Amino acid sequence: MAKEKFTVRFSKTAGGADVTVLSGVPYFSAAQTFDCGQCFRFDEVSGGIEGVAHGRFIRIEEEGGEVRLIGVNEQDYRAIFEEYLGLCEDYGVVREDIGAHMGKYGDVIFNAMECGKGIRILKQEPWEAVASFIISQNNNIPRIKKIIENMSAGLGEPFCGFDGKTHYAFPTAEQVLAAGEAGLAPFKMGFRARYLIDAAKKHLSGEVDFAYVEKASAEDAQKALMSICGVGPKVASCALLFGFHKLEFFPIDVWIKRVLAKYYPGGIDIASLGAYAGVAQQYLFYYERYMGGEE
DNA sequence: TGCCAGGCCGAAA
DNA sequence: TTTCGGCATGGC
Repeated sequence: MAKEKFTVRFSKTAGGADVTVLSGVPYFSAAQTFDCGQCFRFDEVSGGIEGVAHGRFIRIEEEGGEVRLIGVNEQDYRAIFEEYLGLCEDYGVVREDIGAHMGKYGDVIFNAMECGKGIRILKQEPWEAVASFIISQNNNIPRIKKIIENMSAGLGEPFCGFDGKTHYAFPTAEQVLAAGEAGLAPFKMGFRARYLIDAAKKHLSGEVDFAYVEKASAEDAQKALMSICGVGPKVASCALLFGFHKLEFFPIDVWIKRVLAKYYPGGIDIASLGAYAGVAQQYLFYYERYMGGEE
């Protein structure tokens, strides 16, 4: 896919922190991207968004067409965050493709695309995505975030952020396995602890090989993840969409069921929504959850 | 207080 | 094969 045209420069803050500055990125809003339920480790703070990804603490500020990635140097931007933030896709092309596949079902998708036009699908670390969405099941977003923060602080590797404070990486599968069910108990994830441990075991033993999942067909990848106890179609779809960047997955949760019933009472053929069905799903999720689907 | 949450498991039908 | 109760916990 051809790259979008935007400029990137690297600098330092007055305090000496690394900054990557992006100018003129089309279809990108950090606020929307991190507030559409795909990632649980970022929070809105005064003047921006902060959180941990790939063992780095970063802050994102947006002003006047510029996006400032504070705590991100050139090497990390090129190796990690360009891909992480979904900046390797041309969203003009993505949106055109979605319109071509879904427009026949009415204007809803165009309204949703306009409403959430700054959303990008992140590429999170596969293990973190699998673990996070296991924890997400039958749970609400504020509590999912709390569990993950507590677990990271309790089990994850501590490191010093650009702000001089201690932050914690997402716990590795080894750390989760070492903790065991008893070690996970303080984080109050309930029945999901057993599932998380099964995921850690199968990931570490290679029984569920993430390198294989990465390359496998959609069907085979989903089947592989679903061999983990506690991973069903929805959790697998989310992990594949947000952690393996398989953009064709269209996770169906209670919100999307609501959207489908409300706007597509005649039904739609989900299998034929194209290579970016998952992006469309996020537009619809955001539209319904945060805007109540208002016109 | 009761309902619900980015569901899935396991047993019953 | 499909249906459905149960599940840990706490946000709202």
